[in-house]
Amino acid sequence: MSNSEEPAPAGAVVHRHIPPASLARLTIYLRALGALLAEGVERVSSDELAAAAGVNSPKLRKDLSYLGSYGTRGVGYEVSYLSDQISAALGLTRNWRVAIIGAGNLGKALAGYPGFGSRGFEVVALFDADQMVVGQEVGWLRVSPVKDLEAVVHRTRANMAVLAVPAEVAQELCDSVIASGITSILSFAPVVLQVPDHVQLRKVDMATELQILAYHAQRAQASDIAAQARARLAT
Amino acid sequence: MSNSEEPAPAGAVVHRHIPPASLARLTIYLRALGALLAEGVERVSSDELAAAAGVNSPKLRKDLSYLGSYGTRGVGYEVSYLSDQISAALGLTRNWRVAIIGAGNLGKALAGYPGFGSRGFEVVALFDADQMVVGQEVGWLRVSPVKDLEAVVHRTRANMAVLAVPAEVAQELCDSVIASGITSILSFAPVVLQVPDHVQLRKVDMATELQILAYHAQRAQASDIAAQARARLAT
DNA sequence: TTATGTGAAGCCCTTCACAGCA
DNA sequence: TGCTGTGAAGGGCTTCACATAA
Repeated sequence: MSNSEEPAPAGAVVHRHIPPASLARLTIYLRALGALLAEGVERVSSDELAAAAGVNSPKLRKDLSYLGSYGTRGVGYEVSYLSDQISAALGLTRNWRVAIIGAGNLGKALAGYPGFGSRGFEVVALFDADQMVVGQEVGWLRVSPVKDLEAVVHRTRANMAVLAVPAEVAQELCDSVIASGITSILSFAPVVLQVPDHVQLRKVDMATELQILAYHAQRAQASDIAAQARARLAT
Repeated sequence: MSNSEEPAPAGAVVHRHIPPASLARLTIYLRALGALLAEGVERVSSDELAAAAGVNSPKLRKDLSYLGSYGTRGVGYEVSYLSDQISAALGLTRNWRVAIIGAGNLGKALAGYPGFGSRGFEVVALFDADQMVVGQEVGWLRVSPVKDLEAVVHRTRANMAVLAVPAEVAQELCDSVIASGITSILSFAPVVLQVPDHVQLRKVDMATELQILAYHAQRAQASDIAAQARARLAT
């Protein structure tokens, strides 16, 4: 929010701006391409890839066009090449080192999540405030005390954090994480967190997701009832 | 996608259409109102509530206006009344009964998540395919075998499902859930799932969230480098 | 006077049709 | 001829200013 749009540096490939909605879909395309690669498929058309990603093909092509022109007209896309290009655009060529804050059920589940390693994300630290939990081994990691957060973050060179802590302490720990120099945070805590402009915060909120489902379910049911009422009136 | 916009039934309060973006924020307002209620606060202005929810006040007022006019001009909103109205609009007056599919680390973490019960969501069943896990007790629940899914869903009257299973079996289990009559599904599996039009599916995807963070972090760093380059040129 | 509720303008994303290229 | 890439049109969300009501 602070400074508006920096000009791109000469030489470095920084795209002007990928719309947030496209960005989210690009990660899905990347996964679909990974699956195709595993199957040994070498080429895909935008129709095929779009179907695999659950979108329509013009949308897919538009999304890809924000990155560049990586297909061949009349032919399609080379799977591995397109995959590499999307990875590069998303910054996945670098190795991301993730610290997980909170070693409760959720934190442990996340630490053991197989999807992390596969895409350049490595869990390098796991923290908890509870002395009973500190020192426990979870997979290859040993739980560190949160009071050592800054030191351990520096030692492990973590550059991303995942907050898996209760709502009451989330802001405090978020502040500690930022103080340690991390500027990319994914929070599972069901609270609104305040962060400085230079910090990227994303939230995953189960309660919100369920409430949105509830809204649609209630709506569908209400229109069912309405349809039945109309059917009765019609007879 | 099937039939376009049903007319609202006479008598029932069904709002025409809440924009998805507003809907997501309404759940945040609801949580903020809950916190205020717990503190004993009786009235809030749109400015105060907007600050607590991390949005600006015109946006908050516009969001609320999709539901109706529940404030008092010159005064503000009565916390409990507004909370009730939003709850009603989202369909949270009903009791939602959640079945969790998959009793691995994530499934267990979700089953024990305290945020569920507080908003009318009750976990009524927990399933797993692994015979070693079936029969285990997790909180108040005993893990049921997925082969009994339909029977247990009927017995427990579950009307929502959470998929916390590996990607490879997600589609298959999603189909089973739908076959059992559930039409609201929240999936944590990192795959694109195909569902019929009448089923509401929402996805939570950690890999996607981290990749989006990676994109922004890479971008911020690239423009830092650019800024440094410009600074050097300027000297 | 104060703070809500809302029409209208502006902006950004999505959609679509077709130009462009192998 | 076939499929990609994209400009332009369309639609929806956000913003803003102000009318409105207490």
